[in-house]
Amino acid sequence: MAREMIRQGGRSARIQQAVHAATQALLAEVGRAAINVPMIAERAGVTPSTVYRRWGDLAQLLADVAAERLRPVADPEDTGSLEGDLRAFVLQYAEEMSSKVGRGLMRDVLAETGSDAAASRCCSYTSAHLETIRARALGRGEAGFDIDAAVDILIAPICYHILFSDRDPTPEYVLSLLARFRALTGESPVRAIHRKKSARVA
Amino acid sequence: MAREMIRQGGRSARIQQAVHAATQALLAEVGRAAINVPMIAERAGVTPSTVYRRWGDLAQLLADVAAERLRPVADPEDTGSLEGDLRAFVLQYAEEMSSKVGRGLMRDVLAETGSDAAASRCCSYTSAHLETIRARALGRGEAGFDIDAAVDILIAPICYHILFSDRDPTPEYVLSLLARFRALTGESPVRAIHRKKSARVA
DNA sequence: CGCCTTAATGCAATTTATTTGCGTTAACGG
DNA sequence: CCGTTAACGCAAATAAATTGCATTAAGGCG
Repeated sequence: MAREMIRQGGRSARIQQAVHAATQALLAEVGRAAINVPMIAERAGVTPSTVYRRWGDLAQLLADVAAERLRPVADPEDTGSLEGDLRAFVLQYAEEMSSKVGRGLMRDVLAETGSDAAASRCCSYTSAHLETIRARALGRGEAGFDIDAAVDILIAPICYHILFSDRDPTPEYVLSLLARFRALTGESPVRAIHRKKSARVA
Repeated sequence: MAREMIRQGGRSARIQQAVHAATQALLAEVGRAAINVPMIAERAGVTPSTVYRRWGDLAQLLADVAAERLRPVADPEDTGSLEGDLRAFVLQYAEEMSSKVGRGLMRDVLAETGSDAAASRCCSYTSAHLETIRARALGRGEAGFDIDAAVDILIAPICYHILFSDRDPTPEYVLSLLARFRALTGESPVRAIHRKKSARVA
């Protein structure tokens, strides 16, 4: 009856796929600066109004596409030890994100004005990977680690330097972050003291 | 002769000031989502084409205005000790940046597509404050600290959580970051191993 | 399977934003 | 004070975004 809600199958899904594909293709061909909605719509074989109605504007479409591209395709590499897994993951993370396209994706994800959906998705991808690595370590009988601390000490600095482009996260720098994380682990780790994001008043 | 370059005085400066003021006023009145270039131009008493020619587009204008607003108006508070100065500064930083407007400014700064000018400016404001605090500490005969490490451990996590909006940087959380920073200071601090951002090839 | 409801789309008209050419104003260096 | 030209205003032209209405096709139900 009145409970139709969102449609997901058939044409709707095909169009979403076509628009995503067209956007990615154009991003690669002409670059983010020279892209616009009518261009994407034409390439995808739909009318611009369809894109505007489904995504709102270019920024939200780009954020959606970027979040999709940042979705991991595989679990982090299993090197046989927590130490190795963490190093491999963070080194790869830094390399991918500091590339031209990685930085572009990151900025598109954050530029979304309407909601934080895309940014939250990316954030949880990273956490999920770290949790996978921790679960794997625990399965081996190794000690685990604090995911939140890993995000703070390893991931956050990398993102900061990429976004504000004051420094380049070289492998040496990433290794130094790992050394710092190791130095803090085993002592009294800083616990996660914060509310989960709720209604922010001001 | 051929060395006229950019004009800075008189009308040009007045217009820049008027446009900045109009943008800030409209941001406060109608919000970032409902703003556009013609609206700003009318409020500032100039034609839209002037704004487009000087700033390029709305995103770059907003980035410029946001960077301007994020420019510190005063030195960080002098509490009498490095410990207190650092705590006061980071607590205030987290509070200002995590507010609705602070988060908006941060995103506007990062949304700038053309260059990283605005982002770099903001970044250097923070470093400058930390340097002020360090110089003050050294003047008192206290030990200094590594600015880069402070950015990595104190500032970066706060920015990360604000931008990706997965957590709220509460005062308790900020204090825990300060505790972590203290734990690392005095031991073998991680040195700044990275090149300054140069030509990135890929 | 066929019918019904309605979300999602296409199309076209309208509105709004952006770009551009050209004449005018005024900053800056003699 | 004068000349040069960057920066601006104005208005026309182009392009993008919005919107009303007709059409298509998901998904639920008998």
